[in-house]
Amino acid sequence: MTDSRHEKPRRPTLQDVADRVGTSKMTISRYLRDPRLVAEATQAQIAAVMAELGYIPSRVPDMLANAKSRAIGVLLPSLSNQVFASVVRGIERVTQPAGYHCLYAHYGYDMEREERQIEQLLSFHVDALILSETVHSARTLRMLEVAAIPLVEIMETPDSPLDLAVGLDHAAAAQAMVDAMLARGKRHIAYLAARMDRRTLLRADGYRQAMIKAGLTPLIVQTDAPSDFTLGGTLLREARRQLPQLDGVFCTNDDIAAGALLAAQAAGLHVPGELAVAGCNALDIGQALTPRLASIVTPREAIGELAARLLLRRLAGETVTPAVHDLGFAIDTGGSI
Amino acid sequence: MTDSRHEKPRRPTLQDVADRVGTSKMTISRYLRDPRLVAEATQAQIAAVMAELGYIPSRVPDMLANAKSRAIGVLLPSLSNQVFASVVRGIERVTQPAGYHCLYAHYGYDMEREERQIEQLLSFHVDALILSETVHSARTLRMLEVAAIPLVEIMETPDSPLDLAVGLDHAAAAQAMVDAMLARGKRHIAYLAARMDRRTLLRADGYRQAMIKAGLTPLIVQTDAPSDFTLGGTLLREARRQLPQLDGVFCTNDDIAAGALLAAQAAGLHVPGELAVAGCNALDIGQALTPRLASIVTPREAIGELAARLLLRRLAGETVTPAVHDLGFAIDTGGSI
DNA sequence: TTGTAAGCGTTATCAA
DNA sequence: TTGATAACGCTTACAA
Repeated sequence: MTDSRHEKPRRPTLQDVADRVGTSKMTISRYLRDPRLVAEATQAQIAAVMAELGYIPSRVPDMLANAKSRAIGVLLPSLSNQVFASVVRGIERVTQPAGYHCLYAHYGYDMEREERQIEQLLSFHVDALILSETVHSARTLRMLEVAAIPLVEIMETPDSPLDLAVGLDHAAAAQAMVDAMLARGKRHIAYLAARMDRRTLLRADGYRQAMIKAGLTPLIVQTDAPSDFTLGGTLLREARRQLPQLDGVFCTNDDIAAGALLAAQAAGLHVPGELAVAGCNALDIGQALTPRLASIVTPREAIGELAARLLLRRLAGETVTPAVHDLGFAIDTGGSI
Repeated sequence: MTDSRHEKPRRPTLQDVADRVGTSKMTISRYLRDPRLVAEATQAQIAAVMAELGYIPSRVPDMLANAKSRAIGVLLPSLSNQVFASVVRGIERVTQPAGYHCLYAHYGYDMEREERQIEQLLSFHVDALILSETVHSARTLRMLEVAAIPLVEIMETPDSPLDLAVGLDHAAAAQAMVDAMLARGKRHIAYLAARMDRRTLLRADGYRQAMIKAGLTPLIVQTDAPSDFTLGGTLLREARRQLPQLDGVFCTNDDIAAGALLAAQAAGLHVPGELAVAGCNALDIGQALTPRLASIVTPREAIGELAARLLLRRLAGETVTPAVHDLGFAIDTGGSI
């Protein structure tokens, strides 16, 4: 960095550019919107001064004047979740070409933290919000009502969405996977759960229904700890302790499932012969395992893309129906069940 | 009362609150800063009206008036990288209690995308920036110079930082790991690289030096594709094709390493007997493998924490020295080398 | 083609 | 303890 820090470090404004060009800031403003709006002779001068000063536009005045930021707030449960990396890819495929900037916030599956993050994003006057939950605090609901901006709740298919929703039926997906395991003759299947967020609970419902429908007793082994690979091994050991004849585990996600599969193999169990293992989300790790991990294939990128598309239509003033979109799922039986 | 006859619902401002309380907006502003600054009788009234209207503060006017947002921009190479999840944890441990909000942007290890994202964050008037690269485009450098805000470049230890830097010596870390593999008698070690970002290249340097120092010929198997687990298997197969007597792979990260280890075992190779495998970052996946994955332990959370701490000191007007902090690394030999 | 004035929501400053 | 005023940077509406 150079001497520019000697004087009061104020970044250049339109007025600064105008002063050097010897015109008014309106001319510069026009030039920025469309260079052809100003005289040709002036265009070159403005361009030169802009480059010289390194002018950076500010969207703050526009936020103030029009309560518009051309930014979309995106709430993610966690920044390290592969699942949401795909969702974000889908979102940006739509928002970027439309000239919208995404502001990301994460809340660690915590409702109060979600509330604070939403407040922050609203204080930046985001034009719309994408939420990764369907349950919110009372104060969050109030803020969203007052802000009156378009919203999409993603991942699930709530009965009464705040505004719009794009997701899939996690209970049905879980049930389908457990059914597939049962169809292969497994009888003593446990559900390995972590973090106990809402979608983990929805999958627990699906698991429970499938087991009960088959006349079997559900066994849920759970922890509040966040998911990781080693936790899969820990939960598997606990499940075997509680149910020695265990012959299958349906896991709330692929990290837990991969950890369980690796731990089972390390303990000398044959997968799927002695133990079937299934996960959720069909992440890459499942493809690197031998046998390949059975998993629920979720349309994450499509969810992000549709959510963003619906939001842009709402921002353009369109009425969007239906409010809730179910993008479905598929079952990849891999080689582990 | 606000005249709401001809305007569509607008979110309440301080003036709206003031009108209902029957006072001026300055009183409300004071109440928000510290309730004791207003008469006790008024406090209760204000609280009631605030709750009724669901007032949401706006930081936009303050951004405009003081060019201060109390927000710190954080540039992440990718949103799905576990490594940066730890870094972010370290950052927020410091920024949250200090009342700063973090705005995250990601650029997929792409310099031009970094440029656009920095421009966006600057247009929101972030008070400081955390960058995850040490090499930037000319226009980025210009914008950062003009913005004249505190900066930290994290992860590496650049010779001439833009402002501040907190990281570690990736070449030295790679060299140490390869030395450990050589010390265990391995001679035909390849480096498996992906995405070819700067830190991958720095580790390649360290690998190359260790091999040459040992009088051995380096073999780098690389791809521009982003890392994932299956890619580790692909790169391993290519390395064995090029070097049939291969007896070790040092991988640019743990995803590649885990994939290579799993593929080796699937091919019937004994790890580490027939093939040593080492990664970088000591992520949880390595602990779930059998044998446990050898890896470079990087102080990610500490990097984030120190970066944020230095930034806050700069924002408080302090002069911070030294400019560059090397937080070191450790070698976990696990059971795979 | 270019310029002027007003206004967006908040806080610092000064006045009462 | 409270209020009036100005200022921040830009765009819209209107004027020249």
